[in-house]
Amino acid sequence: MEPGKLLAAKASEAVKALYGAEVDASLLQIQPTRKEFEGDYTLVVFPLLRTSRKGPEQTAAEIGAWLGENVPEVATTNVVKGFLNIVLSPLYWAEVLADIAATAEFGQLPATGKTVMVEFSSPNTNKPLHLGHIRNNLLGDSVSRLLAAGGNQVIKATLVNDRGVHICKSMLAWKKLFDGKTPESTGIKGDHLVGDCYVAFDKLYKSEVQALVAGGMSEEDAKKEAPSIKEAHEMLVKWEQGDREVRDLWAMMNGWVFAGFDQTYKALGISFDKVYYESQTYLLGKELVQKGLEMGVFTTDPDGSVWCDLTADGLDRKLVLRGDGTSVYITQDLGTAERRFSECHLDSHVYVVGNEQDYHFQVLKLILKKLGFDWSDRIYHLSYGMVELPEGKMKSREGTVVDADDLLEKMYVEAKATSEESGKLDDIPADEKERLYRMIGLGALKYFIIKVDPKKTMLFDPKESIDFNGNTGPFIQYTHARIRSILRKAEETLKLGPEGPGVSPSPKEIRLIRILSAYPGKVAEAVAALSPALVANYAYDLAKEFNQYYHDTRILQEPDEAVRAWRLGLIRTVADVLVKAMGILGIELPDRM
RNA sequence: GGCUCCUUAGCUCAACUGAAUAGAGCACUUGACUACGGAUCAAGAGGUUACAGGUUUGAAUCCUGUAGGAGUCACCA
Repeated sequence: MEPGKLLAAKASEAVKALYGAEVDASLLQIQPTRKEFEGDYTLVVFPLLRTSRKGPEQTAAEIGAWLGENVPEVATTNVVKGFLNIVLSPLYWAEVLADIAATAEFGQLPATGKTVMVEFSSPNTNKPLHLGHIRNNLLGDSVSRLLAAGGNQVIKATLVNDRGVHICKSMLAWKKLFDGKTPESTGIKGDHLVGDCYVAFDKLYKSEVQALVAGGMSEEDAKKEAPSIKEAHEMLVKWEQGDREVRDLWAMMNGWVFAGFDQTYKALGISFDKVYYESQTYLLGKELVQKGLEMGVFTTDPDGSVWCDLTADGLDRKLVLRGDGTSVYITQDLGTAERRFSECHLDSHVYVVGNEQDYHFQVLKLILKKLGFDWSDRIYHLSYGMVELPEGKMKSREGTVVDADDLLEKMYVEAKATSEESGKLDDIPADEKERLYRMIGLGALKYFIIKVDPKKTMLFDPKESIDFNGNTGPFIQYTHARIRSILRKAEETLKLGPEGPGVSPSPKEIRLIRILSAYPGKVAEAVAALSPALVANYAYDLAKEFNQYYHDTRILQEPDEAVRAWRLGLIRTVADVLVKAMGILGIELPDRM
């Protein structure tokens, strides 16, 4: 058991024995002792004063005395104001470490028997992935790993937005302006080529609108009457009718985009268990509209459009079906949610979607609830903040986006340069070096993104490269490589002993073990908050603590063989836990760098 | 305008369910054993937690108001 949890339980017993009352677990606040005081953990006694009916100092002293007498793990205690500092015996700490080292699945929480779907990425086939998508992808991927560590069965899903007028715009531009160009003929990555088509359309469209306005038309009319937009709409109608030529063109261009996306996903180390396409799901949800009408949840307007009145819930009236019988965005989302819960037997569903859709998900959950689905409150919108540039929001049209592929390449180049400068990898094969450069560059990028609380808007300055020093991915990777290096040398010179008893850990070692022991609790906390950032910050704390310990403790040079073996066991455990924690973030740790 | 979210060191970010003197990194200044890996470590400087009230033994955290910022309020997705 984690020492902190043990103490909370014992403190509860102490209160009962001393004051004859059961207290709520939330009142027993055990926290790591701050550096400036003596102790491993601290009990805050203020919340217990109501029960003890005594002053803080006295209450703390009494509980401390009781713990000292009745809990063998407790060595000494001291009281500072209303805080009871508790020192656990070093031998107990050695046992805690031995337990951790012996638990292969340390940090893997017990199975919940629950199946969770995580939908993320959900790209638009008109736009190459940019930094905003990277945050989405990395969050989705790490939350999936986190939920799995939390004991859940996880299904990673994505919904590709592959239909609609916007797609027709790209298709039209390609037909008119691109002269049969293909990714092969131009050497341009498929998703980028199609993205170029979309931009070209926008340019053409704007010039047409401008010309019409110059000819005396109002801007509003011009936007509807521009020939290219009318043509795009005609194309959409043909697409819906299954027109052979349009469908072929659509399939070809989508193929280019998917090939491009696959490449980027692979570079990011991301995969999906299920890929849904809007072109196959966009008709879903219509039968739910019918059901809602029968239930009286929805109403029909004179023009035939169907609405859900949410004004009583403090929201607006929401359209769920157009007058012409076609779906809107939310219709489809209602339908897909229902299908996924029934087909995949989901217990819950996490949607990783930007916070600009907070309202949408509020409405979605509410309507599902009104339709009588009890799982509606097991839908979680993991709402994350935008990635902003120093000049503000990224805008595709203004060319202020940070392209995902460019950024990945830049990180690789940077990692390579730093690595070559250090010269540590000079003697290993070229392909292995390449793999490490990718690993480090990607580690820097992933950590940079994931360490920030998901719901906060974050800032990225393209002019400043992502750091490799300080609170960064490479710092943690470096720490790991350093430990492995010591372990390699140890294996050459002496055999690793088991974590034997009889070694009494130093205060610095106890701090390290304390952090190690907190790992499962940290995972649980992160799962509850759907926040991989907590795991990232944990890994940094552990790595930092190790580096401090390492700096003034001899390991290989320790003369006492038992102590040396024990320390090697300690640092190996640190390395192992770093691998687990960073694994949740999707970051690999190299043995050398 | 209504609703939602945000504002912590020069900059980027932490701070569990309210708890001790609000912590890291970057940048800046100064230093580190003839290195078990210097992508490291140590020290210094840097704060009225946007502002004003309130609740509490105790507030960055909870409540009210103000200022500033973002998002949203589509028969777009």
